[in-house]
Amino acid sequence: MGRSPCCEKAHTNKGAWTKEEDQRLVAYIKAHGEGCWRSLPKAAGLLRCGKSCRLRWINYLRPDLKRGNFTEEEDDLIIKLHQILGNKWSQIAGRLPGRTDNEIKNYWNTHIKRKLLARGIDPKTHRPLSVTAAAAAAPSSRPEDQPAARSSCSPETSGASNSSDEESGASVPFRCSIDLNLCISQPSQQPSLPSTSSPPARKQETEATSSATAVDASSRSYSDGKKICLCLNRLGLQGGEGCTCGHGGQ
DNA sequence: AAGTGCCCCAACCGCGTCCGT
DNA sequence: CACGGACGCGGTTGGGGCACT
Repeated sequence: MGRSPCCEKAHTNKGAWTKEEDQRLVAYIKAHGEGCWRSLPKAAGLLRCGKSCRLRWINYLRPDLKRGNFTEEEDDLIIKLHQILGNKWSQIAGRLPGRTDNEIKNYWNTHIKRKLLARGIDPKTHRPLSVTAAAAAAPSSRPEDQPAARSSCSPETSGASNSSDEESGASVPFRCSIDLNLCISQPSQQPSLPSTSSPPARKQETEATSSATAVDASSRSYSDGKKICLCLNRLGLQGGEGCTCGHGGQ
């Protein structure tokens, strides 16, 4: 099917956002909540396309964003998650409170890749470079054939049993047996995103939810004993569906 | 101090998926 | 069931800032 442009490009600004544009966007979302990105720019008086507004909000303006350097804990978690999920940055971000998919993607490409290479690990397959190089010489060793890259441990296939690799053969060193019951320490700010204003949940939630459930990462324990339901606050779930943290939604 | 190259990150682009009609 | 609109994702790019010469 044909794809119409997301907006009328002739009358939209591009490039870096100004302070005023930021203020307008924040004010509008605070007043009306997220949702209907297509009509938001007009309603908010912005000469931007909806996509651009959404990106700006998600990656930069959202109040629950944790700015600053990644911690070692976060590094490790990202590596582990990437090993399982591959380049599913949004799903990885869903398990890192206060981090965005774009931020994690950038961080991966600029820091972690290099870090893994320095350790002699192939960032694509998470296997030792020597093994990867040998495999590359062999036929049918494309990256997408590698378990980590093809997400064989995706929620649908891995379920709670992580048994997909058992089926696919024991010759693969990679296993989906990583303990993902990992926590990141409390961010400096509690997420204050007005989740009530979140748009209706769509496909990612179901995917992310099942995996979140599978890895028991649907909620995070913080030092004060409170639990933040990532399903709701980070993934936009409706009414706690698929959420095991017991919040039961709004 | 000026020039050059590199790094990093914000933003854009194109496409896939989902949902309503 | 098919179609079209809207959303969200992942890959890529461009430019500002920094380090080095």
